[in-house]
Amino acid sequence: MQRGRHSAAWKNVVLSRDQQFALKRAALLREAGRAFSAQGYHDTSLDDVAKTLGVTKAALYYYVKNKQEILFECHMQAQDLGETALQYSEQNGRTGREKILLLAQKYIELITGEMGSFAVLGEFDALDAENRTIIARRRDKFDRHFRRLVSDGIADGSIRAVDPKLTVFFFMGAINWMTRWFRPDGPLPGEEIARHFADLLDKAISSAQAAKPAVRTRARA
Amino acid sequence: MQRGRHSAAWKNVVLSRDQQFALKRAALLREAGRAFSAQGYHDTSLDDVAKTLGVTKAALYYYVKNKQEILFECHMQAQDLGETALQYSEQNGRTGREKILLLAQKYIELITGEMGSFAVLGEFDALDAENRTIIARRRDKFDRHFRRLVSDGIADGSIRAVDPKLTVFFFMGAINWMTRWFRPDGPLPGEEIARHFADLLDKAISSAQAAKPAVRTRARA
DNA sequence: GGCGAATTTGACCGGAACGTCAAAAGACGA
DNA sequence: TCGTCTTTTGACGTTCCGGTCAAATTCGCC
Repeated sequence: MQRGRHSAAWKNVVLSRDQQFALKRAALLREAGRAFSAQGYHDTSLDDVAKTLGVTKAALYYYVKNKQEILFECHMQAQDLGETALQYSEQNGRTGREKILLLAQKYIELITGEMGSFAVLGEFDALDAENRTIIARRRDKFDRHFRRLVSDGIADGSIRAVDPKLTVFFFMGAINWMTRWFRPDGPLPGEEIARHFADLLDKAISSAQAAKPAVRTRARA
Repeated sequence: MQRGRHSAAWKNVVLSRDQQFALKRAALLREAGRAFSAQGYHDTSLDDVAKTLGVTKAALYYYVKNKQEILFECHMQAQDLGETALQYSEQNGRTGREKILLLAQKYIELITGEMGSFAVLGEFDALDAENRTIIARRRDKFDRHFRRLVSDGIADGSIRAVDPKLTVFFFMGAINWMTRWFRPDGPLPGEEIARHFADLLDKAISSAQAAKPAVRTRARA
């Protein structure tokens, strides 16, 4: 950033120092996040993480202020996935119901994918007061958006009369709990789970009475 | 137990020593469990718990072997609630669908009630290896029973064709995640949540096409 | 080969919290 | 009132772990 690097010798096949720094930091975050998800924040010592990375604990502090910052960054990245899914659903769905199903499916695919393996959706309590406020605020925003999708769906007739708040809690719980049992190398691929969960959600909230697409009111008009 | 107490003077209005012991131990478990749920196992020091109870940490060790035992006992009690709900559903439900709905509703009512406020369904990872095995085995048994209810429901026609394993994961996630947001003094009473969640589950898995009770086949016979 | 900056290390500090123990305090019957 | 058993205490030992720092090592470059 502040260091002037004169030119792109070797066509940049060799990474710049800044790039290496970023890469190493990312690896640290990923590995620590994995450990956090697997054993919990407080049960994961930075000595452990360092050993996994083949360095010393002290080296980690060159890339990160403290343990808490690692946890915070992991949370931020996890939330990024949520917002990505939200954008995707807004762009590709029409009715509230469609948007919600796309959101659900996309979100599950993301967190079960390569990037999401270090998403620490649990461990919220381990955040210190300041960081917890930030994460909570952002999560509330996500929740509100999610809830409005439900309200919109009820308004446009694609979703039956349900309580938006409880419905979102219901489904977010089902998703967040996945960190407890989902294993990337397990028997169930993320896509299949995504499909199944989205289907369950669909039937739970859809205003359609049959399993068929919800086209009854307009179909005969 | 081993001490001979001669008679029931004062009609036992004053509790025996054994009773007091049991009562105090229960209070310890309850208060510790509350703290565990609220702030997490590792963030709860026994000094804190002791202070809440108005005693010293050392006193706790008169009632309990160590911190781990407290966590284990809390898990056992939480699982007791699950089995209570399971029995209830088996006795009062006919079809697989009915049983599952009763189970879901009862279970939520129990864990949101007085007794369940110290149910630490999270914090599974904090158990040590030995205890974790015990709890996991018992939980697996519960899961298998739950899954068979789904299978039975599919067999008897009350539930549509869903994957029992994923469906149970789905719903257990929604329930277990409640420990994250449910507060006994919050705006939503446990019964209302129980009703709503059971309704969402019903629509998610029911083979009935309308919202009406699933009595179509026999109604006209 | 050698210089300076970037990176890593090993040793160490301090605090937090579990668990222990001998001694004090309390309860209860004789 | 006294003696014994139960219960509680305060002080302490110990371990673990987050975080620091000066020194050593490595790396890129002239």
